[in-house]
Amino acid sequence: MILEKKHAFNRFAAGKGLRSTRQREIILDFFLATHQHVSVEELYLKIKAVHPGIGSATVYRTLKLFVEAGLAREVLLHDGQTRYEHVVEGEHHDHLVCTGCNAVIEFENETIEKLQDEIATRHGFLIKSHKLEIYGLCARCRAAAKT
Amino acid sequence: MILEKKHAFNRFAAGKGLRSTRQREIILDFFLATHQHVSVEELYLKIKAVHPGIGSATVYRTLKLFVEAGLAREVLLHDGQTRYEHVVEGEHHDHLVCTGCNAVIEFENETIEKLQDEIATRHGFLIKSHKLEIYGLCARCRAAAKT
DNA sequence: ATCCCTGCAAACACTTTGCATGAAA
DNA sequence: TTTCATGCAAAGTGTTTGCAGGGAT
Repeated sequence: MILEKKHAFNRFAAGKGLRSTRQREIILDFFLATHQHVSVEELYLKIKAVHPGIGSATVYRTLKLFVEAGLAREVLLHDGQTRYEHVVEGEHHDHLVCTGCNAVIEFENETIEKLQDEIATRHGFLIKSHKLEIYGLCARCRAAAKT
Repeated sequence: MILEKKHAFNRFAAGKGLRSTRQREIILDFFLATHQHVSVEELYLKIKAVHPGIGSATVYRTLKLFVEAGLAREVLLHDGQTRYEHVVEGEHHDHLVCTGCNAVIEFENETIEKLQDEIATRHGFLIKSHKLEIYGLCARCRAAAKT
């Protein structure tokens, strides 16, 4: 699956006449090695630890390419940073965001997706993407709040 | 309904020991006179046209108070600005956001809300708020894109 | 008389951009 | 050898904060 993504990116890059550079390879590797909602800063720091030469602007620029290439998706959770997550084809999940501890729980619900399609159809709207975020307190923070 | 909101804010202000100032009255008036997703900047400019003395920091600060007071809700549509909309009690709607012309269509769907409750319960999660945004092309932009 | 609120400007955090250099084609 | 990508620093955003003066209680 990782290889697949690399190929996907190479195809995309070739199609757009983009060059294959060491930095892009590195950033892709590190991105693929992450889980859940990395912010640019986080990814940048991880990479810099191993490859000190890299610039944060490059990480910003490259993550946008990944989005264009369909490998990554922007996720904006109320924390003032742009985060990215992996795109897994045919799968979409949404987020429960705990405002107590900032934990993020992912969930999937097909019925909700279908209802969205219906709503869109009713408005003549063509869906490209969507984002459902539920904010509140996770089980642990609820328990902690009670004491 | 507008008066109701003013009273709601006064009650909130009194409860928190906040002062009633000319600026807060003005900002509340202008906010109540707007429709749909004003950004702080937009509101600030409208106010400034009539009350040049006002500072944008005050508008920022005051809108946050409105959120605390339950009169307003933050809406973040991918455009890099914080926007606010009115809270109408017991009513919640979500948004179809057109990436072509930036139009925002509101919709309500009770079934989706219920499904969210179920999901939350399943995870022991206590919902405080949620946000569902569907991005894509509105009917008009779809038609335009075809030509 | 207190202490909150305001306006201004400076500070902020995150992100984007301009430019000279270096690397890929 | 042309052209794209990079790193750096500077410039941008939108938003927040510190502070001295003004206003509400």
